[in-house]
Amino acid sequence: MIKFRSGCPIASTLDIVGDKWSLLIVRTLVLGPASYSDFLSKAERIATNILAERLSRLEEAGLIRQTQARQGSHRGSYVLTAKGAGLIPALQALALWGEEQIPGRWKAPERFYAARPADFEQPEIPVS
Amino acid sequence: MIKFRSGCPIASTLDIVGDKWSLLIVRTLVLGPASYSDFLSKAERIATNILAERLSRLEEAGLIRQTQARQGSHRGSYVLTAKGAGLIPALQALALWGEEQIPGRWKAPERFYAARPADFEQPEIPVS
DNA sequence: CATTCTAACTTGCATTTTGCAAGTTAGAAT
DNA sequence: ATTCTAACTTGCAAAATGCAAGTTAGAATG
Repeated sequence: MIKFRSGCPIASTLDIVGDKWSLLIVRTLVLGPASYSDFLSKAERIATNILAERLSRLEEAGLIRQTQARQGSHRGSYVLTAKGAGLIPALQALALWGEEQIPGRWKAPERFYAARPADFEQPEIPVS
Repeated sequence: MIKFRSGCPIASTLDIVGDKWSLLIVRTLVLGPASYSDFLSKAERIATNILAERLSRLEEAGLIRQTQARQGSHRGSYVLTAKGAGLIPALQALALWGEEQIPGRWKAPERFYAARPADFEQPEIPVS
């Protein structure tokens, strides 16, 4: 159970994803599904214990989920839920600030800025 | 000197303001100047040592500055610089997510969503 | 001008979070 | 049946955060 510092929507959002790693996990998933080892191979070098703990917390918070591993591969990949995808505009704003204000940063790929929360909506299951 | 985890603009932005408190300090300043004790009286109850350290780091990073205390009041208030104000869109996106996705949050005041980075540009000093 | 008051910090130490290295497990490949 | 590897878990060290109390410098009071 998350303890909120106040009723402020910003403070509360940060109480969910405001640790050192959660938003970077979400960032990776904006560009598509990723496995445990995909996250480990990112440039920021997250530790394995932290990654495992963050993945389970983000799953519990409903921001990410695991896809069914079809026909026995090791395990499923992680993907964003609609709730997690709701953070895309915030990530895009943070990326823009970093590119503009911090010298020498990479430019985020066009696909990242083109991503929209609506791209991650669950497909409706057609009625009959 | 800040150590960046990677060249990623999001990761790097979080290396500057991604701790537990910095973005809440910036949030407060979006609505206007604030003194040390103004920050202390906010609902989230930041500890005094943390506040002092964050204010000096944010000042050093160029995101906030102290206004000149005219004719001896205790000390000047803190205000956002243009660089700090560049984070306003990210804060607005985080606030919106919190209001939409977390039950029972406060609604941020209209003035908060109306704020624009351009409102915090330094006035030009006219040439002669 | 001496004393009191208070905003703005600083210090010391406890607690929590993060990081590192090594170990474990379960299914896949040989 | 054995080996391999992705996906974790565990134990401990280091860093960040939190708490309570103390300090300081200018402002107000008498």
